[in-house]
Amino acid sequence: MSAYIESPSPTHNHDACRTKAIQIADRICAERGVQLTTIRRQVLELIWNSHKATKAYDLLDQMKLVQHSAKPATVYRALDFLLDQGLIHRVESLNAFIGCTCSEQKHEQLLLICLQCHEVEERPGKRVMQAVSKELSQAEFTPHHKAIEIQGICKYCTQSEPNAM
Amino acid sequence: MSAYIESPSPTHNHDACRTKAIQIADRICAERGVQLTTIRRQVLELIWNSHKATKAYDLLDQMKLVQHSAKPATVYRALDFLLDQGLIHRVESLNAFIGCTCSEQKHEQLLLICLQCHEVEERPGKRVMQAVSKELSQAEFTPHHKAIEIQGICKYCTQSEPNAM
DNA sequence: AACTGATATGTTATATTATAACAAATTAGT
DNA sequence: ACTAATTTGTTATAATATAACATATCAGTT
Repeated sequence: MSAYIESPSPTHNHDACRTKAIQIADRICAERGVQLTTIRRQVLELIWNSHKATKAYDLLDQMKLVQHSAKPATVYRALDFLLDQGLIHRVESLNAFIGCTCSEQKHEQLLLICLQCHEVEERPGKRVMQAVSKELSQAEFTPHHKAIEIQGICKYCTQSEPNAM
Repeated sequence: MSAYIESPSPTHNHDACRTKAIQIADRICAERGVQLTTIRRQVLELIWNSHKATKAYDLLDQMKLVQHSAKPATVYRALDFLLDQGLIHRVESLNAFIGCTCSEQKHEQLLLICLQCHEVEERPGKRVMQAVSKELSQAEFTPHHKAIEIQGICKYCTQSEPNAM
């Protein structure tokens, strides 16, 4: 059973993609005995509406449509939960959030952030992580959290604008 | 002439370190024909007061002591200039800023952020960068900016708390 | 030295992102 | 049903960052 969600592409079946992500989240939370409550699930679903990173206050605006009482804390608490469970990533360089495509693995990922379409691709980057580990050993540095974020232009945007400028 | 500033350590001569950084900045700005004005210089000096990442509003508070008229824009504009010139780095995961130890090279660096002493070490991490480049080629992704930030415990803090807990 | 265009700064206001603190409601386990 | 833990509601405010426009300063030219 593959629980790995494929990378975003203009042609992928995103309905299936999102559905799968939520199903995985349901199972993970059940296994761990933590509660994927209605609010938390709604926030996760909103995040999974696209592969673009979503801002907390955009989530809040959308939450308010279905839940009039939603406040910043409503969203931030849900985000904290989802981050704790590894179901989403925080994109540090954007102050925004994306669904995690590999919630089950212990994962340290590269995030490729397209400046044009704003989609974020998550990649395991095994070789990169090995090199990082080696570098950290040399530095005698004990890592707790790694954020590797590359901003640029993704392959689809490059292809669709071959003569840009 | 070595323009590379060594990594922070509890024992390094930081007065010399800061002085050198400012001298390099002076020279770089002169060479490029850009103005390291009083305000910009003051902000750079404040940032170089330590190897810890400094928050914009902490800089503002310190600026106000010597320049009563200082406002957020005062600081943010100076920061923008310093970032543009590569004289400082923004630490995305902290919303804070550190002096760049290698302003002259075209540089993509790893930032090692100690959660205990809050010092930030900048490392070239050549192997890591090679691996990243390879990964990006595979992904057909054209990079514009790379942020590689590792939070954890630095070697000095590890040494000074061998029996922590 | 005055002129001029570009650059830098002053100033006010506001947008954006995030957390603290405490009360009320809900849930899970007994 | 009882109780402790968890989750949510609510108000307030902290922390980070930018927009917009007026004024001042600087660099190069007359």
